[in-house]
Order: sequence, then structure tokens, then C-alpha cells
Amino acid sequence: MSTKHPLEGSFDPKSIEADLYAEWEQNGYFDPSGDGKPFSIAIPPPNVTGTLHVGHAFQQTLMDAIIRYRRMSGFDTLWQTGTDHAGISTQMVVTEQLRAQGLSPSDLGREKFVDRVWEWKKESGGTITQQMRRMGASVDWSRERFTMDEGFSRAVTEVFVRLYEDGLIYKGTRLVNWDPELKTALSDLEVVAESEEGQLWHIKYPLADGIQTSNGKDYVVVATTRPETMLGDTAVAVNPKDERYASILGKNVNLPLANRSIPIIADDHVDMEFGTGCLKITPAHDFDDNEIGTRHELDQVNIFTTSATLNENSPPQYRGMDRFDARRAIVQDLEESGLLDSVEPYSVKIPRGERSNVVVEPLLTNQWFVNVQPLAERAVHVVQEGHIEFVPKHWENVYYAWMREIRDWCISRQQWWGHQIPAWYDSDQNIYVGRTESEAREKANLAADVSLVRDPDVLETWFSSALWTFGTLGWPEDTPELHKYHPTDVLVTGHDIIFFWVARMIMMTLRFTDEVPFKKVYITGLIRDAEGAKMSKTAGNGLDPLDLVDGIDVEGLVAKRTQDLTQPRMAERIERATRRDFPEGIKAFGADALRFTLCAIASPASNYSLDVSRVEGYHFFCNKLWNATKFVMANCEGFEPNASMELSVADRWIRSRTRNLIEDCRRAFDTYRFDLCAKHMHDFVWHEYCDWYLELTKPLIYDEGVLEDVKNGAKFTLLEVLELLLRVLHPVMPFVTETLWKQVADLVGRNSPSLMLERYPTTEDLPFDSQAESNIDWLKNVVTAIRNVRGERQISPRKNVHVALSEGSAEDRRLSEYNKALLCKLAHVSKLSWADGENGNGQGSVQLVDRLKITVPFIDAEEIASERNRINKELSRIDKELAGVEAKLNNENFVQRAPPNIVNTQREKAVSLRSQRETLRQQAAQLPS
RNA sequence: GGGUGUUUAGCUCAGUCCGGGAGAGCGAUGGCCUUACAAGCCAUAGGUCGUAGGUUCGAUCCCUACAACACCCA
Repeated sequence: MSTKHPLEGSFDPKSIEADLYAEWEQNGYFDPSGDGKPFSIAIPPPNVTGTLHVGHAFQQTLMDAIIRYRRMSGFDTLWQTGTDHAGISTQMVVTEQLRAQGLSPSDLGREKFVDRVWEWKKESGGTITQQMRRMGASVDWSRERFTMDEGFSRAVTEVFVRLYEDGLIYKGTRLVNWDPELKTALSDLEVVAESEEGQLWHIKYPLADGIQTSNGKDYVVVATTRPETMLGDTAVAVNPKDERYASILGKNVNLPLANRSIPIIADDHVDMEFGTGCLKITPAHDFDDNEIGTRHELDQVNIFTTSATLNENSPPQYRGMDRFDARRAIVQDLEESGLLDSVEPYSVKIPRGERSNVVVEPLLTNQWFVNVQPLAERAVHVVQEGHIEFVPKHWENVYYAWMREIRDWCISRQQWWGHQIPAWYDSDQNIYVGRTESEAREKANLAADVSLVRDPDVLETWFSSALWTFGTLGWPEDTPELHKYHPTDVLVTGHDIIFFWVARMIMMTLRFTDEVPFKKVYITGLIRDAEGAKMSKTAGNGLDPLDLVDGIDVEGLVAKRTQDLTQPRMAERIERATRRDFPEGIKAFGADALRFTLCAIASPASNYSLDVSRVEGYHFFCNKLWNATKFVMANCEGFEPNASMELSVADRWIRSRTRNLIEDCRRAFDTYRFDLCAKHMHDFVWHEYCDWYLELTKPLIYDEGVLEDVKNGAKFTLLEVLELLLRVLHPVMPFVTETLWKQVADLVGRNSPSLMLERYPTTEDLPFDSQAESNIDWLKNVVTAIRNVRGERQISPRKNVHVALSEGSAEDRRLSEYNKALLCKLAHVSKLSWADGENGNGQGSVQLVDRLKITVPFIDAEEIASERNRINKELSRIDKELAGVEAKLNNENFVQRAPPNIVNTQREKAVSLRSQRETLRQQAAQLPS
């Protein structure tokens, strides 16, 4: 036992967080336990190559708050954690490592390469899980899963084979996003389209067979941002309503350079206003054109190799050229032959590979697809029927919109790292699918001497993460965990992956477990910087959550934000902005402060601003709590819980208010209003418990004249409420509350080994006490009124004043007598008396609390003028308010049609305002001139 | 072009289901080192609730149109 008082000094998050987390984890407090109702959350698995960014910190904080709240409420909670294998990212990381050693993946071969990836994972794949610990995430580490684990991989294979057997997986040649550098298909999410400066080329396509347009031209002009794709054109399209081209519909144009004749077709998709209203159609290299091509059964002419160089379908002079070289050559050739009509600057959305940053090419390739239409119907149904509920609700519409227009899902990737597709080919390219090669052979009754080659492709990462909720619980085995914790209760995730992940989880889980994956989906918005700008590496305005926890100096921050920029020229601007915004770097605010901030900004809006000054404010809040505990401990040392005691009105008041807090916080948690939850906690701790209750106990504890029983009552309540408070706050700020709780728990007879295993308070714990509440409300009003006068007149806090009360009700008299000691102490009043009749009028500053008149006598004549000003100001405020109330009451419609209680409220208000006005008018008249 | 969301104090945002007295934090200003906390205490100022209509006795709230901004889809 340390002899040093553990709460000496001020709050220092560093000194408490790491040890505490290790203690929780080692003691297995995060594991599911108890015989309560199960409650489970599956974490959106972060990328194993990733580091914790502010979005993770945000979502995980909310999940942790939920899971801690439920755990404390007696549920048998499982927070399932794990990471995904992030096919492309991981492969790139390891490829980069090899390159540093002068090796390439092909030098190693597939098997050895994959071994290297596993090695990497073992050594470096734990960064993000260590960072999660720093944030206090109470996930069940013992059940941590990885999408490439053996068990999970078995689930992936099982799903693939069953979908194939059911005819829902097929192989086909379709247009996909193709990364010509990584040489693989990409999902839409891995393609980032941003506006870039480009050009729009207007090209003349000569009409065939000597025909002419209605205005006598022997050519049409098409506009394109990608002139090289003209070599793959198989039609020119115009709008069927476009009279300019009606005469040439169905005729042909001679495609320049390629020397092919292609038809002029009509399609509604063509925008008559855009350019000349004439659209070149390249079905093999453009998604829109591909749809048009399908509608009109056009040929698909693929002119690119998988490296995006021109292939044998292009004229000989361009073959082997890179696509951008070809563009220059083609433009030049067109110009020379007089077919380039014009060129204009144009802003183009350029799709780039998220990882490789090269321009992504729509390319026809042979890929595996899931036919999702049959799965989608039921997935829509479960949401419509309320089996899955989106929070906030409006995201359901986004989900429906996507599901209505759902397209087949390309699941194959041309990579080595990932779940290799369980399909084999014979020499005739016949496909055999099975859980293993022998199963595939068996099913097809293949002779042993037929040689098979396995499909080299792997499944995309989203295919495996679609199985996350049930795959992590042991499926396809029929495990007890599946029965107990599936469906999970809530999924917390961002709106950016509703389609890629949420929708696919719903479809796959329904298909294979006949259950929904989760009952609720809490959709979070995007965290932006203090100015509301999107955080990005390019803009250099990102914040690392751990920098907010541990702090970082300005040099470190600048270095972090300017390294590895894709646009190095931004570095200077980023550095300037960073030095401007963070001249002293970022202080160490601790995990609790960051967590509290993240909860506080989690309103139902779809964007939030993360302002560092706000984190600092909540860091101060932690300190406030720390100091309040210090105060309580200093005054309650050796408190004897069995001593006889009497609760004062202040004690009864704070207990009643605490009950209110518990009710508010529970409701906020239950409705996922983390912002309101944080607000309730903050307001209560700061403005009720500290500002008022602690101050109210001082006279009770310090004054010698107070009965011992009353002192005991105050000490008891200080401890009792503090202990409850720490429990209420724990789900949001686990570290500081646990540290403080360990000081307090003994004194109130609580002996759980950890606060996180304690019971979350309920409204049963404390009574509502309306009498105490109105009593203290009165006291607060009167004290504030006197302080107001003191503030305005700049009366030193050290100088006690005399206060005269007059008018007011019998209840005012009773309360003033009852609360006299407290009132005098809090308002620094040395003499409080009731002035009868005319006595005291006109002698000082006046404040009104309802009809009670509070007079603080003047000290000198100079104060009189400012007092007159103050009264006039107050009178004009009252006049304005009264005018509004009277207007209502004079309106017959209001009196007759509004509910009686509303009318009464207004009447009472009018009476009170008139009386106040009268008192102030008299007061003004009596002021010495 | 289609859809969704946002618009409230200088800044960031609450304002709850179900209409009836405009709120918080930060910032600003003035006064205080009052023995838990200057990372603090006390007080003050500041808003025609985006615009225009409508419903209603009454609209920040419900309805319509418009504007600006953001995002998604094409």
C-alpha cells in the first residue's frame, strides 16, 4: 500500500491508462459472462495493414460505450473483434518489402510469397489492435478472428461452393474496373474518382455512302474526353427525338483511323444538349456505353491489353503503345487528316486506383460474379418488416435505392493473397467447383488421370467480410456461440459502406443462417476537421486519434502531415496551416477526453466537426471530476457508514437530480443519442454536482454549529452520489472513472474488482423528491440574483453584504428561514432580514425572483445611477415579454381554443410580470436623484 | 439529370416522440489566486431560427416553393 495519497496533484491520463487496460484484459473482464440475456456486437473488421484513424476511434468508442453499458446492465455481452486480410493493401505492403530487397513476388512464386505475407502479418499486423487497446476498447480478445484464419476460410469456401451449386455464382466476361498496374479487378470502393483538368476533343466522323446531315454536312462531330477509345467504337448514337439527325439514323459512319464502318443508332440516353448531341459508343471501354451496346446488341471491341497498352484489335501503327501515348498519336493523326474539329479545356472525373493511384480502365475481363438479384429481395424485405432497423431511419431509403438497382457482384481478384477460388479447370477449360480438389473430382466423376489446374484468382475481401457476423461465431459448424450471440444486436458503421458491406452481410447472412446479421444498424456520419473540411492525407488536415491521446509537438505533427504526399507541392501549404492551427502542437488529452468528445459530437447529423479545443475542454472535464473526487475524499476520510445520519434538503435535492441523470443517460444510450448522453453527464457533473452540491455541503461540513447527524448525511450523500456518478460515466470514460472509483468504492461498501463489472445505476436507486427540488431551485434563484448584483456592482467576493427581503409570499418567508445558512454562505451575505412595509425601499439594488424582492443596499452614491440604468433595462425586458403575453390573452381565439392549461400558464405569467413591473417602477421612483 | 441531408449566437452544434417561455460548449467582455479544481470561480453581452408563402388561436418545429451548401447515384 502506498502511503502517498493517490489523488494528489491533478489529472494525468498517461499515468493511469495503460496499466488499467492491461489489468482489465489480463483478468478477462472483456469476456462474455453471466447468465443475463445475450447482447453482441461484431466490430467492423479493420484492415490488418491499417492504423487507427479517427473514424475507427469514433465508431469503436460508440461500440465500447454501448457494450460497457450493456455489460454493466447485466447482459451477457460479446464484442466480437478481428481484422480483415485487406487483399490488395497487404499484398502491396509485402511486395514493397520485397522490392527493397531487390525481389519481386514472381521471384518467390505464389506459395513462398503467401508465406511471406503471413510472416508480415505475424510481425506487423497487430498495430491497429494495439491502438484499439489504447482507446480502451473492451473487445473479447480471446475470440479475435482474422478473415484468412483457417476456420473463417472454411466458411468462405463453403459459401462459395454452395452459391455455385445453387447457380448464384457464375463466371463471365464483363466490364469491370481494371487497375492496369496491379493487374486486377477493383471494387467501386477502391476506385476514387476526382475532378481533374482535362480536355474535350471534338472529332469528325465522316458519313458513309455519300449521305449528308440535314444541314448539309458530310460528317458528324462527336465529343470525347478519351479520344484513344475511338478505336473501339462500334456505333454513334443520337437521341431519337433529335431532328437534326433523323435523316441519317440507321446509316453508317466511317470510323477514322480504324477504317471500320459503324452504324448510327438512336438511344434515349443521349443528351441532345451536350456537345453536338452525337455520342460515340465504345461498349468495351465505358460503363454507360456498355449498357447502350447491350441494348442494341453492338459488338464489343476491346482495344487494350491488361497493361492498358493497345492490342491487336487496334490498327498496326498503334499496337503496343501505352494508352496515353496512343491518345497523343491519335489526336495528332486526326489533326493531320483534318478530322479534329476543336479542342476545349474540360474538367473530367478521373477514376484512380485507391492504392496504385493509376487511372483505372473499364476493361472486359473474365471474372466470377454473384447473381445478387435473388438474394436482394429478402434482404429488402427484412428491413421493410422491421427485423433490421437503421438508425437514423432515413438511411433505409438509401439502402432501398441501392437494392433496387443492384447489379451483379464481381468477386474475383487477380491477386495471390486472399481466399483462392475453389474452382479447377481441365485442359478444355471446363470448370469443376468443390470444397477441395478431390471433392470437385468426385462430384464430376473425373478419372484420376485427368489433370486439373486450380483457378489462380482469389475472392475479394468484401466477399469474406460479408460473412463476418456468423463466420466469426464458428459457422459452418453449429456452435453454441452461434445460437447464443447471433443475430448480433447492433452494427455500428459508416454510411460509406452501406452497399459494400451492410447490404452484402444482410444478403449472405439470410441465405446461410436464415437469420438477420444484426437487429439494428447505427449509421455514423463522417468526422471532419474543425472547419468542417473532410480529413484527408492530400489536404494534410488529418488528425491521428492517438496524437490527441498522447500529444505531439508541432514539428512532429508537421512531419507526419507532409510525409509521403501524393502531391509534394502541397507540403508548404500544409506546413503553414498546421503551424497556424497548432502553434504549440497538441497536448496529451488522454483517451477518456477523446472518447467523451467523440460521443459528444455523435448527433444524428451526417457530419461532425472534430475541434481540438473541444477535446481540451473535455480533458478539463476529466480534471474537474478528479478534483471533485479529491474534495470528497478529503472530507469523507474515515466516514462511518453505520453512524446515524440525517439528510439535508441539499442531500435530498442532489439525490433526486442524480436519479434524473440516470434516467436521461439510460434513455440516451437506449436510443443511440450519444451526444445527449455526454451532454447530460457533463451538465450534471459540472453544473449541478460541483457548482451547487459541493458548495452546498461546505457550510454543512465546515460549520461547527451543524449537527453531527447532518454532517454525516452530507458525507454519505457526497460519497453515494459520486460513486453512482462514476458508474454512470464509466461507459464513456472508463479510465478516469475506474481510477477514481477505486478510491471511493470501499467507503460505500462496494467491492467488485473493477468498476466495469459493477451494475449500471437505475432509477430504482434513488427517489424523486419534488419538494427538495423546488426548495433548491428557489435557493439557486435567490443566490444567483444576489450574485448578479454583486457582479454588476463589482463587489469583491471577500466583502459580505446585507440583504433585505420584502414582499414575496409566505412560502418565500418559509424558504428564506429554512435556507438562511446556505444562502448566506453561497452569496456572501452577512445579514439577511425581512424589511417590513416601506423600510429599506429605495436604498439599494433590487432583484426580483418571481414576486420576492431582494434588496442589496448601496455602499455609495455613485451606484445609484447605474442602478437606475439596470432597472430601466429590466423594465423594458419585462414590458416586451408582457406585451407578448397580453396580446395572446386579449385574443379571444386563443382564450377559447387553446388548451386551458396553456391559457392558465399565460395568465399566471401576466400576473407575475405585472407585479414585477410595478415593484421595479416603484423602486425606480424611490431612487434618490 | 435523379435522390438524400444540412441551413439556429462570432465558431461548432443541441432544441427529443407529439407546435405554446430561443439553449450549450468554445470564443468575447468585466470581476476574482474564495482552503477540490486559474485545467478554476462569479457575472455580462450576443440570435428578425436561410427566403417567401400556407395550415393554425399560435410555427425554429407541420406543409409547399425557392435559394445556398454538402453528399450519394447517373
